[in-house]
Amino acid sequence: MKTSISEASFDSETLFPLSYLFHHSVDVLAQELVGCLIITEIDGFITGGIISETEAYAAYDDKACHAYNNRKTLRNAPMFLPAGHVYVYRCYGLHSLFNIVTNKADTADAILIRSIEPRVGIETMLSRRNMQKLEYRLSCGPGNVSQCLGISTKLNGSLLQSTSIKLYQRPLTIEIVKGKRVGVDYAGKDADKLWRFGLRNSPWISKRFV
DNA sequence: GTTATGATTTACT
DNA sequence: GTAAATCATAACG
Repeated sequence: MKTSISEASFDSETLFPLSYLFHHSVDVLAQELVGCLIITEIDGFITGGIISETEAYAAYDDKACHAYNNRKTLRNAPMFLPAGHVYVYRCYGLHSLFNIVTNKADTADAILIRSIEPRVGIETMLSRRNMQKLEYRLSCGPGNVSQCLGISTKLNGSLLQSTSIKLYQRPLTIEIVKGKRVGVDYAGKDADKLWRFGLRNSPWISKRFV
């Protein structure tokens, strides 16, 4: 049975418990995050939306992951923090890609947020993207998500549920679609993992699932 | 110190 | 379909 999320409700009661992020594998958690509400408060502006697309990246044996083979570098160091920390890195020189770190310290699993359905502060998000009216491209694709939420590498290494960035539980049961991750062709066999997850029938998806 | 490149987006042919 | 934009990072010498 399908349900659509019409209203985002959030208060301290429904804050996503970070402890949960320690007790499940990253591919399961990436599905759990779909349908959750992400809220940022950056430069005094509150913006947010329902997470509609994620990808899982696992440290040890996932070639697509920055921390493949547990390899720690200056860039990916925040992935080695305990679950609930935020990993933001610059991609192609232009885009800030936003990840939520899961698992215990030194097990560098992370979940990339690829798309959201805008719910809060839409005017602010439009202006951050230099857009006049609401279109899907506002918040589809990981670079666009970060831009409209005001997420920059300044947030790298910070902790979820702090003032700037909060995650709330999803209000309803939802349905998930799966596909291959985007832009990881170099990862050989791991590129075939169905570790990309979308909110079923949501138009706020960066690329159609096939 | 130098160089190649990427978990992308966008515009254009 | 192809390509440009654009730079911090990683890998190498």
